[in-house]
Amino acid sequence: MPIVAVVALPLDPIAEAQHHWIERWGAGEHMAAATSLMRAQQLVLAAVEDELRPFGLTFASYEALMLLSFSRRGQLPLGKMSERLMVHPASITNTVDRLEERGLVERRRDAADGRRVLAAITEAGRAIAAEATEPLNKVQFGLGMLDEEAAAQINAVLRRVREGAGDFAKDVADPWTSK
Amino acid sequence: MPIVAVVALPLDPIAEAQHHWIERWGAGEHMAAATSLMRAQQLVLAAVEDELRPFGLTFASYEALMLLSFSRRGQLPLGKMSERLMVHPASITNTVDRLEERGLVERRRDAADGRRVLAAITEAGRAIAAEATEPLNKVQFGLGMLDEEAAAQINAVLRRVREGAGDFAKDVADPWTSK
DNA sequence: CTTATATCAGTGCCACTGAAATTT
DNA sequence: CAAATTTCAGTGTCACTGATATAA
Repeated sequence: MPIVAVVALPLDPIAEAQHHWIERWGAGEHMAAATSLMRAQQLVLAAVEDELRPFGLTFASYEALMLLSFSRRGQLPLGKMSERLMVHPASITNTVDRLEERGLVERRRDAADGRRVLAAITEAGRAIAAEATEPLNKVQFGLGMLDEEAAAQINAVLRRVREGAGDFAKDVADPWTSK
Repeated sequence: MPIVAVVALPLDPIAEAQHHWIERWGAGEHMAAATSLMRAQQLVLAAVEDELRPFGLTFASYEALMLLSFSRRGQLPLGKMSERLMVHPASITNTVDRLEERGLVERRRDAADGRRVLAAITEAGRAIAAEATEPLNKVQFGLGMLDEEAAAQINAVLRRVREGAGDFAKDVADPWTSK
């Protein structure tokens, strides 16, 4: 049993911070978890956007395209997209602007409610969404270092976080399929 | 046992997306984990920044202050800060600019290596860092819905993610204490 | 001279605020 | 009339690129 192993352990900045926290405030698990979340998100986002860049998509625009492609009619009011993607209404306008310029979605007026504007995915939009998904599945969305069980574990524990922070739909209508 | 419970279950957009994924591509656990990571990070960041706003701090500037306050001499070269916080060198310049304007850090030239600029935390900086940490600990960094065990579980599984993506220090020197 | 470090100027994406326009 | 939906203009933070200045 070589003692070298102890010295050769790679240094974890978050574990270091956690030690300081425990010394000063007696607890550090939640701080470490929050910081880990920030860091891991940054790494995964970078990996995902590396794959999306060749398609001229950001993660935000990719998410918008996938949301539309999964919707029953391939179209949703901008307000619904704003809710589901948890982005500011002004941001959705901007995202749809750029997708529309490239012909990946088109705006339609909602016949049932003239205040609403629908974003509808085009054939070109469906094509690029399908194409871009391939490399993402291949690199497992930047989580290739995890087996299915570990990924499922992340889902389970983060579901509690999202639930506790009100990420779930409050209405009964299916957001992914309703018009 | 009311059957209403089944209908009343709040809808999880990510679980919905996972179903679509499995239908189309046969797997969806990693996609769901990556998406959960994005969403949970967004929620936790918002909760943390709500607490920091009264102090005029963003999470980025708070992290920079804490990094300096934990360092042995209370000062670090900007390049080291850039590495440890995983932010672009130009961004660290910007962050230190704003902290310096408020008198929370000050720039010093490194006597040992004139190319380097040290950011040193001031007494005012230490004071505001300590003050701002109080409400963060109180709301448990936005993770108050989790017990210690769940927080530790997040740390454990996300450590694998960060490790796999190269988040750990490659050198042997202690980043939190070295000058 | 080459390399390393930090800064600066400029671009782009995104979040947000407040106001306006349109429709219900 | 009030409320809902979207858009627009403007601000601020941040990430990145490319160029520059300074020092090792």
